[in-house]
Amino acid sequence: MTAAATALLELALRPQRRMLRQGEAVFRTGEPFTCLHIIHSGFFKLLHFGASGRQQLIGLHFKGDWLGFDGIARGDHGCDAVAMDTGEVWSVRYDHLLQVCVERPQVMTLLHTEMSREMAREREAVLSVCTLSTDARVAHFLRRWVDALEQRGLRTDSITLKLTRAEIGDYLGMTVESVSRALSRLARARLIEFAHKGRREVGIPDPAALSAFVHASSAPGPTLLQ
Amino acid sequence: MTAAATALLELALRPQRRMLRQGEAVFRTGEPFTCLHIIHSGFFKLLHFGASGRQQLIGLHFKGDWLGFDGIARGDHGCDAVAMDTGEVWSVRYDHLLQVCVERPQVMTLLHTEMSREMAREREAVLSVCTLSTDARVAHFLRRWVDALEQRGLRTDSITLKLTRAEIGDYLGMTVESVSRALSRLARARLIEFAHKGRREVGIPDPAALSAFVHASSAPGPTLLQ
DNA sequence: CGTATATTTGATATACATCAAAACGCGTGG
DNA sequence: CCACGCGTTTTGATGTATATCAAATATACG
Repeated sequence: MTAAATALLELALRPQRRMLRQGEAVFRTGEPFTCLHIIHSGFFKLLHFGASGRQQLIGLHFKGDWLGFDGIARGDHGCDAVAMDTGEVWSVRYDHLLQVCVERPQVMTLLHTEMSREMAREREAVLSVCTLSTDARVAHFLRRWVDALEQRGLRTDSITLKLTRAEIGDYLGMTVESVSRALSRLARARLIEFAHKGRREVGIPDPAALSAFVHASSAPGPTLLQ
Repeated sequence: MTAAATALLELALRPQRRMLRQGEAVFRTGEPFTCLHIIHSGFFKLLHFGASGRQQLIGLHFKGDWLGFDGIARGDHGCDAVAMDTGEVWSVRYDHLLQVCVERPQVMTLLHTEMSREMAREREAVLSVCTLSTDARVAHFLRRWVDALEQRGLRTDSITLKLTRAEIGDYLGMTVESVSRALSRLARARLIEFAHKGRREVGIPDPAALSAFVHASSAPGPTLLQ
């Protein structure tokens, strides 16, 4: 979302601001849907709880993203939205939002645009899972993370994964070990670098090279990393 | 969508009706976005064209579904929407739709609900691809097809797949051979039956059993089919 | 009827999961 | 500060589901 869009929202909607700390939820599975939420700062994850009790990471969201669209049709939420660090969301009652949409069509088109964008992102994610190898999936994941930071004007030379390998794994449909191995291979290929302290910090010396690798992997050809 | 919703749309939007025959496109990748389309009858598929030229099936849509949401944010279409048999779509210029939304908030909420529903479906598809075995994915695919027919009041005892095995395969992220084998195994387990003529007709003697199989597969446990 | 295309089935290869264990980091309490 | 325990990450050995390769059969279509 642009700065102008943000200003419009603040002015037109008078959203309720809410700070959340690491682990706190914006909403939880099964809660009745009343509000949409716009991320003002921080990182948020979406968790789905399967019949088998297994929890699974199904989405990552950053500043500017909206949360809660899934509730509109169902009337309640189909997943948890949890803060990955300290962050702030702006919450708007959906019934109020509808009123404002009528008064200010700009707000309506903004809402549609955000929903549409979200759908496109989701689609890209499906394609990635369906078509890419584990290495390429992890590379793609990192590339998208860098993109997200870039778009928001944050540093991208070194990024801090706010997820465990296990979470990355079930987001990408693979095991902890496969994630770890993929990262090791990417590091060996100099596509990423582990910072000196801890292996949760990942340096991306050349984002373009990472993109190139993802693309090369989607085309048929020889295996590239070992 | 309910019948009431359909009537509302027809009355409020005066959509342009358009018949399409097998293979004709509602819109194509790259075309500028101007309209949203509501399927009045027939079956439609969404095709994505990758960098490698490879085309991939990324969505299936039926009566009542809307087409074209992806264009709102981008300004053009990111995929082709193609008729799988003879069908009719009702097309509405997006700019006109916005006007009507302001005049009749009911239409606006209807639009939001459809977008939200579409997002939920997409999410379910991702989870399916990420977590299920090939057999279960195919079973799940069939089950969803039956659901779609059921919701629209059509016969579900025997369904006609309007897709080649190859298309089913790349929709589900697997190869032709795996689809074929999965279908054979499901048939051997009596979860499906091939009709006497041609193997494009599939009988579903017991939809509930199919669902049960999908659920059983998502839980950890012994392999079930051979 | 004959050719092209779709489907099935079999044999083999391989990417990834699973199982197992070691190394590392991190907080807690002595 | 160090020792201990616990969770995370890495790495290795092995198993298996699915892709790949190849060929036979079935179906559609001119």
